[in-house]
Amino acid sequence: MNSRFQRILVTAALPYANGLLHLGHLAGAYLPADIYVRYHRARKRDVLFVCGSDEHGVAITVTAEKEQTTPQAVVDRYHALNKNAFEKFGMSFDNYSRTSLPLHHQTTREFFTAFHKQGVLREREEQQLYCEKDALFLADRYVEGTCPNCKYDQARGDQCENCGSWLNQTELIHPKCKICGATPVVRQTTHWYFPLGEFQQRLQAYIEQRSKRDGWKENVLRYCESWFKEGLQDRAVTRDLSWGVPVPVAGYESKVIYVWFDAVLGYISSAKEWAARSDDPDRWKKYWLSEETKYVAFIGKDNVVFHCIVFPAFLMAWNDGAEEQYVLPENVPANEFLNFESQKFSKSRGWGIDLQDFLKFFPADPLRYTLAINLPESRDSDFYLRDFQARTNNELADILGNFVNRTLTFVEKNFGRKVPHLGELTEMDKEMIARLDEVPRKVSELYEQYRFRDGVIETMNLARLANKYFNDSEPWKTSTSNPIQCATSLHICLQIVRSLAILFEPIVPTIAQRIWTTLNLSSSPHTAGWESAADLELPEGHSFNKPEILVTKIEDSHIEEMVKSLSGNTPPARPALSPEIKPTITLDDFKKIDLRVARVLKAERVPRSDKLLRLEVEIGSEKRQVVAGIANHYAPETLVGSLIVVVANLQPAKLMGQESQGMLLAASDNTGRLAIVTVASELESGGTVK
RNA sequence: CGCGGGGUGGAGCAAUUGGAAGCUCGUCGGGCUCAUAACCCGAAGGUUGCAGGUUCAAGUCCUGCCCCCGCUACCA
Repeated sequence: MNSRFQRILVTAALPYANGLLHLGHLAGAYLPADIYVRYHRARKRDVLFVCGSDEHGVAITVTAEKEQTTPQAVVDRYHALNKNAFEKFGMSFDNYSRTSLPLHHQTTREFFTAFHKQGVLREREEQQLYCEKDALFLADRYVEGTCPNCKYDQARGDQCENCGSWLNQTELIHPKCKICGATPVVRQTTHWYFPLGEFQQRLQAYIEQRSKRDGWKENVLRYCESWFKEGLQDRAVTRDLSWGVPVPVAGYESKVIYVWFDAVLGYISSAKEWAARSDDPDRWKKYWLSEETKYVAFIGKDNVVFHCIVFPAFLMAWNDGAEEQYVLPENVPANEFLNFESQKFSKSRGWGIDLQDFLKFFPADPLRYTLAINLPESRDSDFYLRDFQARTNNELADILGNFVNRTLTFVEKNFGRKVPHLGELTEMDKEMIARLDEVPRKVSELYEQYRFRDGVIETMNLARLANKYFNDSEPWKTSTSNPIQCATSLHICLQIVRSLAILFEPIVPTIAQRIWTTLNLSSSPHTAGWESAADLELPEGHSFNKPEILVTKIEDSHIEEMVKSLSGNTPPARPALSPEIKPTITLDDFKKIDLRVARVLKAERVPRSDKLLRLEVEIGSEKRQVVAGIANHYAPETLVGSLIVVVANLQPAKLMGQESQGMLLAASDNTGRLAIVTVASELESGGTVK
């Protein structure tokens, strides 16, 4: 660590208390943060590690509405579940707070009021849709209606998914409240804005400087650049909601501060709460209000804009107008996303595994190890259950666990559970000791650069090397032929076991502690200090406890059991074809649909569209234009001349500005394949289908 | 041409500023037997998506093309 800093402040993104944590969250932010913190604690550095639940926002009120309960009840539940899951996972937060606490409301009001007084915030009047039934102003994603451009009837308040155009929610034709389906009304409202645009230059300079100083990750810089390139826009900091921090300005009592404003301030509140518990309630200031603090914010990629741009801008704005100077993030090592079995985690599709479910079946450490070695540090990565099993069995159990076990049991049998004498060193011994000396430093360097995956690999490589050393030393032979050399080899192996406990502690703390305890050493590996992993500190004659199996292997059946219990989670790519048939209709119903055979005369792609083809078809004597979303499956030229089936009496629709007079029939399955419906032999176009 | 990411041995991934294509798993063969049938050694397997270009030298830089993914809902 750079000598400019006296202490380290680490935050991990506040998880939203509207759902359960899953493995992707851990890989994105929490595990790297925890490894980083545990490593620094072992280095005896002054570290404060805070987090907490993000408990405001409209999504939570919607959940409460659905469940016929209060927002507070929703966040109480998820806060407790997530906090508990974090503990089981081994997260070593100094404090895990929550943003619904009065303390946090106070912090948020303090910032808002300061900005307001300084004249930083701007007031703006705007028109917004209001649902009278729900008594709620509708955020963009809670309203849908017909797109004024393409007439697509499920356009959202901010953008039409069909034609891609950006909308103002008041432009929607026939808007509907997505919560209750009622038609909202337009109401005038006033909001405060934070002028992010005015901070752009300073933010760019800030990022450049810190990046130079601490080596920001490339992916993070890329995200920032694209935001800067577009130009930063002012952002509303208030909302018309009842759930959140009330706006502390006269006349605004019915509004709350927008959740993204208060969420990042939760880090400060969490530190305050931590300090308030001690005899020095001001000691949070030592971390937050000092240039001697190295502040590192761990997040996932979707949060880059808030932590690299919005939050620093807030702190700058505060620092401009106050004596107290907050420290800005020195680095924001955001990870990409982790997929589960090559598909994106998705709550709505029920894809992925919640942390708490996972921990019902397997202990935290194998999960920590597998995630650590698969961290999406430079791009999206995958978590595969068979990989989890293989990593646990072949690496944690076989390489690390078995090395510890073979060493301890060998010493137990030959030297009575006491550290044997270190005699004269062979070349091989010297080489091993030299390598041991290098590893802690090497891993340090990687961790300091936020390269956790490489650090973990390097750590496991020490165990690999130790196995080789054991093999090459052949103590089972020297135990009779050269007992002194045998003792020396095992002395060194025991020292390595001790070192492994220290080096593995950030990654698999429970396993590390078990090694430590078995070695009959006091306290914990980190109290010995990271650097001491390079040394031979186990005293000769020191007696240790009876060795036990360190890592239990995972059987196939165990994995299957978990998969079975998650039966609701079928992969979206290969769900069973739904046997659900729509309600019965009469023949008359069917006869309303005029299906006709048509011949394709001309086919071409619709400009600027990925999926659409424009077809000119002949239906008997009539010519029509039909637009079909099959461009991903058919090249236009292969369709010309072929016979297709169209719905001839469908109300015309406009797609990407092209009118479609009818609908082409095509069949698809759940693997994403698609085939157009055609007729089995040559017919005249215009023929009816029945 | 909407924006961005990515295509590297069977699988998952590495490869600072261009400088001998590596790692883990799997496969095959061998060694060892202290240990959780574990550990160690060796081998096979790649024209780094395709086609050009720059260079003494290209996985890496440039141009064109092909394919996959995210940018849309809860969601790191």
